[in-house]
Amino acid sequence: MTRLRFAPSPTGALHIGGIRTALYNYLLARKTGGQFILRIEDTDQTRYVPGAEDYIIRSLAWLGLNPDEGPIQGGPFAPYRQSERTAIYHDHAMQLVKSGKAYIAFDTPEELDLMRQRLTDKGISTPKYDASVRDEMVNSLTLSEDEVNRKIADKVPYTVRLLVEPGHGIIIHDKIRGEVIFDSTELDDKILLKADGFPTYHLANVVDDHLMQITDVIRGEEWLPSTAHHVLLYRAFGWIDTMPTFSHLPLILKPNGQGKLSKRDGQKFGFPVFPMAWHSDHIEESIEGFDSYGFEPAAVINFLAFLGWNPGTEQEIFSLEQLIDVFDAERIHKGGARFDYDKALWFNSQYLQHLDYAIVQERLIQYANNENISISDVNVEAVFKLLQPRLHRLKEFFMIGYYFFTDELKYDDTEINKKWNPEAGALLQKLGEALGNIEPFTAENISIVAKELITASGIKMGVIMPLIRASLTGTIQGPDVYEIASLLGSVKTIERFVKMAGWTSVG
RNA sequence: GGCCCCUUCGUCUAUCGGUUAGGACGGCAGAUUUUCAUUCUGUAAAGAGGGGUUCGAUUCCCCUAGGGGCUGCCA
Repeated sequence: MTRLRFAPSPTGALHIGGIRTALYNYLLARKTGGQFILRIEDTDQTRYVPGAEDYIIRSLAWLGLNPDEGPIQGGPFAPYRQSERTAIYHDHAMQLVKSGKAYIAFDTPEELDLMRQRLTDKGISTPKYDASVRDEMVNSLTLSEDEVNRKIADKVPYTVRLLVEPGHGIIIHDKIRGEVIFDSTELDDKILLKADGFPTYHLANVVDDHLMQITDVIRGEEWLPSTAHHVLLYRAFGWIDTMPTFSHLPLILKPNGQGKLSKRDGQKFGFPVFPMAWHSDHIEESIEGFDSYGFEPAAVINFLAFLGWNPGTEQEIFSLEQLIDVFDAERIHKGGARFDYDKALWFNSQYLQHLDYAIVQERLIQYANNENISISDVNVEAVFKLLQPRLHRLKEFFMIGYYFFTDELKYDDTEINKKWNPEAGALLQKLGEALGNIEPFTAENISIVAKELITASGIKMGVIMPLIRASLTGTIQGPDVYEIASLLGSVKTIERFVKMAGWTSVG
């Protein structure tokens, strides 16, 4: 039985790198018939952001990545919020102290800075709290037992540090990267328990993964260096036999390849980096998301799945269900992948092309309400079907097709002036009059009448057609003019023709 | 700086020693469309460099270069 977890930290909106990690964990769990667990790693009080946990949960739900166990649904290994498990970490840390695998340290942050400075001055490029300095510091290795106990009794803040033995290699068998070897001499005595009583990620994640019987850890590449410490921890606890497998995912990079994609890049490059929009009082600017950009969750999933993975076939469009079927962790790529917004848009348009109106209806109504657009006397479904092939994001619907929902057209003066002349105006007038007799007012019928009149007038198609279109939409581009006219209805169509017939150059 | 990871068209990638190095996005050209979008067709575009191993390297090894990650009482 496989058990995989997604373990985000509620320090703000989760970005798509995190979502992809969640997705791969979800996919592998579902594929192997195992469990997908959500665990909230809220062990840093200073970075805690209210609402972030809720945001994470809502985002996963929006994307369809529903956990089997987690803070909301509970489960056999509850609680799933690390801040509610501090006693467990404390006990485990102390267990390590007792067995000599860890020790208590009283050094203050200031003293640590001094130590680092001292080492730097000595020409040591990587100053760290390790075997070379630990016996010069204030800890349970250098203090007598009585002194240690007295300090603890006096409530002197202390941390618990992992005692790393130098001089041996630590081999990590990463499922994506193969063997990665670290020299324990390069490793510092990592803090396990912080002075505030909370565990560090290293302790909490190892203890919880063990206790929650996690079988496979899939996480970002930024965790690769500290995995050596995690292996040491599994050894220290005597859990090495049941240690989970590790897969370190390539990072999602900025479009220019300069570093990993960060939360600020959305604003910087003009695309969403978060699944959902979110406004928090604690964050100055409101955050846009793939949802508020008008993306389909299925498209976001599909796009993200292909950032660093591919099925080895030429098919690129996959539903979540299909992804579960074809996903294979062995095919995860090693190199970082740049975020490609054009590709994201393409995925989205692929999904948009095949959506039924019934599925988008509610959201369109929502958009209309948000923007105070009245849709009551418009056949939105017909408009949607007409506009659907030209949509890259659902949100564009009311921009592209605005002329169906208002009579105040934004005329493209420059283009209209280029084409308009009195003869064309007269033809428009005539067209308007003729259209009144068409019954039913279908695109086909309109087209027959219009073509006849145009041909008879001798005015070139290339002149009159742009004007007909502009009279209906204000612009010279868009779907079939006769379809537009038909949907607009004869009254509005005639009105707009007549208005254009009397066009007076503005420019 | 140290440690670790990575490196195929502009971008995402296929290739598990022998291929005309394939596909997709984007680009360009053409067809369709009275326009634009869609769709279709075509086209340009890649193995960082240098050593090995091998009959034969994009593929395996080493070096260099470049990029990235980590280097906190953050995750």
